[in-house]
Amino acid sequence: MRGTDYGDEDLKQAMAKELRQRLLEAQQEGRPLRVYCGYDPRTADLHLGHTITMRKLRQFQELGHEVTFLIGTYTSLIGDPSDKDVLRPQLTPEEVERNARTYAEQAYKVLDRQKTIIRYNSEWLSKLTFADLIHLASNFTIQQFLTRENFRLRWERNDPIYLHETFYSLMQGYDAYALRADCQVGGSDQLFNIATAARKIMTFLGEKPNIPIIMSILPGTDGVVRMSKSLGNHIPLNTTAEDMYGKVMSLPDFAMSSYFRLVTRWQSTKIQELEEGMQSGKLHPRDVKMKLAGEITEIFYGPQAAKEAEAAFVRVFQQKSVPKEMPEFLFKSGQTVLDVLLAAGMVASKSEGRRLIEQKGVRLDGMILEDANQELPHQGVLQVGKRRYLYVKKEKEDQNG
RNA sequence: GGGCGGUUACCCAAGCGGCCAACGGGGACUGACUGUAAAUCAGUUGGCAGAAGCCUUCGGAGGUUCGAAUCCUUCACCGCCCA
Repeated sequence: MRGTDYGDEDLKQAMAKELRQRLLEAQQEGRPLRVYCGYDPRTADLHLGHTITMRKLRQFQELGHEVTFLIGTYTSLIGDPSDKDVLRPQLTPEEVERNARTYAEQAYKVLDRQKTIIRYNSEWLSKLTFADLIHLASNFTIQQFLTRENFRLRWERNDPIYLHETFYSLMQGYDAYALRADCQVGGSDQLFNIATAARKIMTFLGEKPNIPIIMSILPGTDGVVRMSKSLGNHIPLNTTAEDMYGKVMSLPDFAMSSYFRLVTRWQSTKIQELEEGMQSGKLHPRDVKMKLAGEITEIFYGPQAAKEAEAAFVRVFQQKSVPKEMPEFLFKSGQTVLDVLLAAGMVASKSEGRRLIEQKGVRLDGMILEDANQELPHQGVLQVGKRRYLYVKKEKEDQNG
């Protein structure tokens, strides 16, 4: 139960007990546990935060249980209001479809491809009738929703709460029923949907309620607020090894322990060692963070790429030398520094370029360029800010010139 | 259906006829420092030119005025209250 977060010790104990019992039952019936977690393809990219539940699913797989990766093609149309205190925009079926395609592929970076069952909840949700919905809805009161923090805040602020937003919980509950789930994995923002809605609906429809496996929420690169693409503090999976490594290195030290527990493959004993090492001063936080960055990068890009990413990081940020590889740009003689910056897409406008030059943020082979209007003196490494590099190469002159 | 309020730059949010390219905060970016792409401190944050200056922006369209984000008309969207 590492990394779980029920927000309430009694609930955790009760669920742990129920899980043990269900395991026994399943054993007697000679079947594995049916475990699932749903993911809404609201954007095309998964980020590190999404992988916490996947890691948990992976553990179940390794223990021989049946794991379903549910893609919320239907629920995405609404958008889960749980983790937000504002209304989420509804997506079109086309957008959902497009995002869904990339999802499973990214998930296989964590899950075992052979053992993973992929399902889409539009399979069953699209077939429900209005009568079914009424039936399901009769299990819930308005008050139940209004006492949930995210709705309550909106209620107090007089922000709109649309009726359809309450359907999300019903839908998720029905998913659990449709899958005859023994366990449902989810983040702590899903507590209501899993522990209340799904269990109610399953019981109501004559199934044994699923057992919630509630995971902690991963903080973003700021170390405090939950990782989320819209907050801009996320570490995407679809990126480069160097970028992932670097983003992990930018975490504040205090966030490391959450990352140890939630997104590494490390054993508890190893984590303890690292933490004690840092406390006693035996281990340097930087070195530990580099290990962390290496581990996380390795999970997604393999050992080779992780090593290279580390080498690149050391090169650029610790030795302050230039990266091995960078994009190239051909410039013509007569082009000014500003022209080149703009033409190469290093800046969005000339004003921005001028600003950067004034701020001493533009260098050619390490020399600060002071004048925006001077001709680009020679070819070499053009550096903008700390981490944007461009190799500028002079275009061959015409023969008749 | 009736009454009232709102729509400002990436986000939040001031401004309510000239001193407004528009306070402040967040974010982002740059620099210094640092083990770090953290923290802290300083600066920048519409475009063109960079000396002054010019141009385009404050939900859309039109109008009043020497002059509007600020006033009027109208359209769109949103919220609140009453029914």
